[in-house]
Amino acid sequence: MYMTDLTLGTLELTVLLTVSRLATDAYGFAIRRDIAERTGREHSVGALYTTLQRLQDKGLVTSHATAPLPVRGGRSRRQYKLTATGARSLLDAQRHAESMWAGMGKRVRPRLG
Amino acid sequence: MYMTDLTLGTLELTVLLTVSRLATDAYGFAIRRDIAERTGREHSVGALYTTLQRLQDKGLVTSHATAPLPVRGGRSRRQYKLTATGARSLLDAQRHAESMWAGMGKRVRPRLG
DNA sequence: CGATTTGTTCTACAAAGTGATGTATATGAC
DNA sequence: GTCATATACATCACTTTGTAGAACAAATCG
Repeated sequence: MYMTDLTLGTLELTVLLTVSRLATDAYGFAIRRDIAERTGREHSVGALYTTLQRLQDKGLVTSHATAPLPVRGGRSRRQYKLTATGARSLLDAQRHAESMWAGMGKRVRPRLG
Repeated sequence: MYMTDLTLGTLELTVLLTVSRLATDAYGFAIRRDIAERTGREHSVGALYTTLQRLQDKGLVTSHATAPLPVRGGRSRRQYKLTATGARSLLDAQRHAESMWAGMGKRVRPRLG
């Protein structure tokens, strides 16, 4: 029986999803760029790395340094990878979101009167 | 042009959605019960009311006291209502969620290897 | 070499989430 | 009436998350 009662924060979820999506390209700058392109929300560099560190502390991702690339500014990157626990966490979040948004279609509007 | 750059927290979004869903039945205890039934997540009473107060401070909901009901323990309730700003906030959150979950189907799993 | 580009780390503070405790007000039993 | 029980809200202290800014590191280019 799993004890993953770990509720993700808004940014935590966003970052974790992006790590999952980017797969082998999941490193700080790329994650930040992807979120901005996808959602239009720009997060500060510090916000991103702090969140990544916390996800790692919780065991939802692991990371390792990559070899530098032979391009301008191509220094070593810290590449992140989803763990099994992280994946479970995402499934949990997915179920939660589906439960909450179910039937909300375009009813997302204020009551009149 | 709207300036609603207001990002909702996880619980804030959950509560705001529930207020929208319950419409005229949106008061503290009912909201808490609905969330628990829908998602299985039990939030403390304090968590709920604190969040509702914050949503009101932000102008996403309004509230008013209802008349007591002639049933056991039927004291006055504080009934919440989504504002136009709150509805915009939900639409924003909806777009965000769709962007982030798009294409994630059952790919929510750890990279193997 | 110094300028530029890409990338990560550190630090301090603000906002959101939580549980515990206390308070208020209704009916029902007696 | 008053005591028990049920429903409901408010406040507080504390933890966890979110955030910006600046410093630091390492690569190529001229």
